[in-house]
Amino acid sequence: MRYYIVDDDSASRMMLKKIIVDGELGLVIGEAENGEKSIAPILSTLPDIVLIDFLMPDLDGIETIEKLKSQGFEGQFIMISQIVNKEMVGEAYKKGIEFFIHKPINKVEVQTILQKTAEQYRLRDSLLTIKESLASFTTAKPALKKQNVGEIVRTKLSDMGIMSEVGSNDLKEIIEMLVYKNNEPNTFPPLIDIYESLAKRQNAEDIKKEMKAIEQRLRRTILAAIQHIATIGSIDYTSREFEHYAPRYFEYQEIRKLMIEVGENRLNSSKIKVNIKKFIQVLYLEVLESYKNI
Amino acid sequence: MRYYIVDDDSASRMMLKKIIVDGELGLVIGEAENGEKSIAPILSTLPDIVLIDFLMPDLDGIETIEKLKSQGFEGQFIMISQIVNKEMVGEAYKKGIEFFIHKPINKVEVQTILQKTAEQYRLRDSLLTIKESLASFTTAKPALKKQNVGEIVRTKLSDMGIMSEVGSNDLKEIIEMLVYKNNEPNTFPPLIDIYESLAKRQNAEDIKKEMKAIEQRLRRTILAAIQHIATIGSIDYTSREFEHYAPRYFEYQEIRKLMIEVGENRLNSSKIKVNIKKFIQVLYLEVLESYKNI
DNA sequence: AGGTTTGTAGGATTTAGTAGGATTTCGTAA
DNA sequence: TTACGAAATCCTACTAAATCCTACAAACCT
Repeated sequence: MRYYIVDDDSASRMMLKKIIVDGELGLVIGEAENGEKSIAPILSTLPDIVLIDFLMPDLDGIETIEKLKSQGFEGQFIMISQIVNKEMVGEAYKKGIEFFIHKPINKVEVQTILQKTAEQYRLRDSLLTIKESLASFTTAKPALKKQNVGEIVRTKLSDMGIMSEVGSNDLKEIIEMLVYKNNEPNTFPPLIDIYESLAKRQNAEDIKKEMKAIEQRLRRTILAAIQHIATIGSIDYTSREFEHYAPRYFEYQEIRKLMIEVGENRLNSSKIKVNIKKFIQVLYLEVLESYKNI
Repeated sequence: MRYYIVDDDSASRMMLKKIIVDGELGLVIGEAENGEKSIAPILSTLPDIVLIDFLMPDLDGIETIEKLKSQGFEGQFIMISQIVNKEMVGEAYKKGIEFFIHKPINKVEVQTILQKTAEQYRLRDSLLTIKESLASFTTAKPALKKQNVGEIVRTKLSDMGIMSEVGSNDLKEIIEMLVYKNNEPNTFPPLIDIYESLAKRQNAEDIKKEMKAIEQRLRRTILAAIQHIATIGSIDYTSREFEHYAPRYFEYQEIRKLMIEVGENRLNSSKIKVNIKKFIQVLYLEVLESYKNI
């Protein structure tokens, strides 16, 4: 389970985190000190469960939940607060929270409730999977496991052996931005615009410098992918990865050139052309395709 | 659902009853004003869910639950009380109650929680049925066992044939540290920082020396992994281990170089590049992926 | 003792960011 | 169709920091 904590009291956040880690209940993938600051990261990381305080400056718990739901967030909420007014507890339940825990925090209580919520989540998920595979059994269409955009991208990058390259995270974020924000899937914005919005999203101080850095990271990452795919091809050009990625993502001449060089054991001799645009565009289209089919 | 209510306050009993009837949540099959008087009827009518007050004369809520469980009653308990002392809430959860609801009673809250409990009950039941019907034709059941981070790492390291290397323990500890402490899963700290925190964690006397030692242990361990995977590959490059680990964890060119050498039976001739960073980063991301599904 | 593994130390190489420039692309006009 | 120019895209080169490597010493087996 992946948790996100929203609470203006840092001591509470610490305690909750400790309870989750100690109880091996899952991962805390982020935290924020008020509703306003939590919106963007929650929408981009999509935690399974959000632990949220009721009383917070700027945006209170209920408003935050409303906002997240209106943006399509489907995770579960557990509210943790010291409210005594029972009307508000009722309100919170009406908004669809899973449970309301009263402060002060009690370790056993929180652990039990989180375990229960997680169990419920898994139970529902299992039943859903069964239901879907039964449905696809009748329509003869293979059932796909649901994934978010980040996961789809990561799978592909991992196939290309560049999961750990610095630029991989840039690629992931770029595709996320494109999938979530690009209204017309048939158009593709210029790379400069993409670099610029990514730089802004990363809160870079000097946007221009960051754009340059992004470009170089991407170039080097994609170059690594080319070399990797070419090496795969020189061992076994019938492999799934080679057949899929080599012709789609890269300039085929470049791959061929590299394969010949690899075969003759002379490395990094000639220069290779890196087509960043083609790579990102293909990646985007493929991700979009499999995302839509979910 | 069949409910039984135990509460010394008749007004509370009335309200709960009304909530259950109004919300069409099920049937109230009996009630009692204290623990003592409830034991016999509960054991004879076996309700699915018992709503029980904490503070009651004669026999309090927790004692009643203990007594019923010791007599073999397997229904679920929901405690409803106006207790403020959080220790007692913890105690109640330890005794195995499903939920603790704070008085005064709020209609929406009680309804939501009863619905949830009922849903959980039905979900478990459905899954149990499915599992049993599946068991009739699957002999060996895979038993999706809950794993902790250490176990996931160990599985992968043993796939790569380096379980007994000295550096394996370092690897395990590094991944544990990263999974539990890294707040932003998208970023990856520099290796130097990782070495440093690991050295500190191991209470080394001379941190700098220990960092150097860690680095060498890791290098040698990963080199062993490369050689192991290359050997597998030179025998059968379609094997599961080779296909998975070779392209993701290592520089594929290096694997290729080694495979050719192994094939020609000339050993340890050329030097192999060891990419520690890539290895750890991929290991971390993969562990994270499988851990969050817990 | 003889061989193997582990630790130590310093140096070599690679990588990521930065900046400027070269090349390619694409619409438009000749 | 060809030529042109601006914009977009791609490439090279440099530096500091991170990462990787070699080689020898020490410790640990048998």
